[in-house]
Amino acid sequence: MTLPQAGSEGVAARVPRSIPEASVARLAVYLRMLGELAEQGADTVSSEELAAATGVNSAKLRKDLSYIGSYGIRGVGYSVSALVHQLERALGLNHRQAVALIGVGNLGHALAGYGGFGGRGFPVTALFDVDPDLVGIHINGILVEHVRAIGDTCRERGITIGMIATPGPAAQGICDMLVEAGVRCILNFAPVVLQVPDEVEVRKVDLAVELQILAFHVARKRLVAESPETEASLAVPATDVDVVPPPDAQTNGHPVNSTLNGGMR
Amino acid sequence: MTLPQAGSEGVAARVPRSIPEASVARLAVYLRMLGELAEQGADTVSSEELAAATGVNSAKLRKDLSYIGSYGIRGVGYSVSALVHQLERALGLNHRQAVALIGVGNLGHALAGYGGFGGRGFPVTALFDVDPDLVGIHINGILVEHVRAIGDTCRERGITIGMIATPGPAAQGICDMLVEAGVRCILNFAPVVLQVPDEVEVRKVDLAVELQILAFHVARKRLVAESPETEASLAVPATDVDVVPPPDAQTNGHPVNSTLNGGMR
DNA sequence: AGCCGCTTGTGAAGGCACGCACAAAGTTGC
DNA sequence: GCAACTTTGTGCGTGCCTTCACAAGCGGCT
Repeated sequence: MTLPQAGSEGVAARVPRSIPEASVARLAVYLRMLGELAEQGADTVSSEELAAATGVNSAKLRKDLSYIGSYGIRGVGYSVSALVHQLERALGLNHRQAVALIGVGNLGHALAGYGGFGGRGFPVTALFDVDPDLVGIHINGILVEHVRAIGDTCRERGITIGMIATPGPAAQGICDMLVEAGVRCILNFAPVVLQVPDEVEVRKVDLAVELQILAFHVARKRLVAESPETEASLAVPATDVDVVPPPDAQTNGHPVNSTLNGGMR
Repeated sequence: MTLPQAGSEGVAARVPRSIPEASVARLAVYLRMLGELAEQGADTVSSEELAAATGVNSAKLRKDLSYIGSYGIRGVGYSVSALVHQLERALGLNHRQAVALIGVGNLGHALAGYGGFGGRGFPVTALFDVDPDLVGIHINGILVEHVRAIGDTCRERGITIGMIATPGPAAQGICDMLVEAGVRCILNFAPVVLQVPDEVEVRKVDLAVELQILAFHVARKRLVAESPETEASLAVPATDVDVVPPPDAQTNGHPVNSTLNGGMR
């Protein structure tokens, strides 16, 4: 998912034609699949094949690729190696991106040890935490420093991306430090919405939200399964179990909304 | 497309109307923020306040909330407790969702220990792995079972959501087992695109992709910073560092694309 | 009681993304 | 060298999502 949210606006005037955000996300997926294909010795691949392997429409795939230029050969397909190279260039992977990870607790520790990053051009180069028990230890050969060193270390090592895996309440403060240190792209795992200047890009990964979205679908499927064919009703699971008791009507005696149930005309 | 509204009025809360996927994702965010507000003792909250706190447009927020019914009070705002309750109902959180986690390696172990799940109504109820060193141990009081037990255990414990945190190559097989066991919603952390029947819902969380998207923005920002106001050219970062050497021009000497830059404009 | 100010709910418009379908361009076979 | 076939690149229609802007509704003040 993927909420564009804060700060992605405002520069609109200066960004006349860029690659659509949705396409960028897919380009990364294509790139990985191409890597696998290359390992398997594939020389070329058609949009149809690549689309099937990545689960998208082939026309969409071609349009995505067209944003980075025309590197296909009509009648044949795409050269795997050439396409890999162009994708890496377009995604900025030809520059090494040093990553800092703040918060080496439960999730952070796993992220620090996650092989999927370094292997794909994102070496985690710095680790930070506040916990005295963690500061000073090494994880995967990297020293955990105290967060107060964020500014100096990030500047020193040319950190371009920060990953925040702290508890929610600490996240904004850490974020401010990163921004202060010149980091302009942040991946936020903490369950808060970070406030940042316009020029800073924040992406949020919220595991609890992902589960809640799934829960919504579980409920929806349950309804569809139970209710006999009310095809219009894959909406709000107004479950029988729940008779909508005013949570605590005492809070304020306001009528639960007299206009029966929400002014749907 | 505007609300046909089948006649289910009179009774409380029956809103037959599908909620846009994008809205569902935001509803979950609103819900968390409302939880915090409730803790802080807030009685009511206006769309403007809640929108600011969650980083969205207030009109969008109101429209999102309108999908689950009209529970606001004009001139005042929304009752925090009432809204929390309605959101929980709409998201299906009034039913307990048992979660199974497959793959207790690096990332999986962290997910198993992540407090953010159980605390939000998603108790991780079953753990699976293939590694003999892991099968049999307990994590957070939960026994790690062998994946071959997936079918029986999931049915037995009424698992509704599966989280796959295995290495890529193993994911599809695990996925098939889950589907076979009746699980209809899957959160996939493995870097592969899962093939599932239509009735199964899969959400993918791909950390490497998230970083690559950020890397793209890093490159874009770098361009903007370096190039002095070249309005049209921040589409594809054709960086100087990279002179686009045909990775292996031998494949075919096809022209690298004369139409500069993908026929934009 | 009646008016005023505040906030919701939503119609309508604009923008973006998706997917179809086809022309262009390249390859293969004869 | 030509025809048939394959696959790319993209113009265009469609539908969803976002945003604006405002009427309707509600509480408070006089």
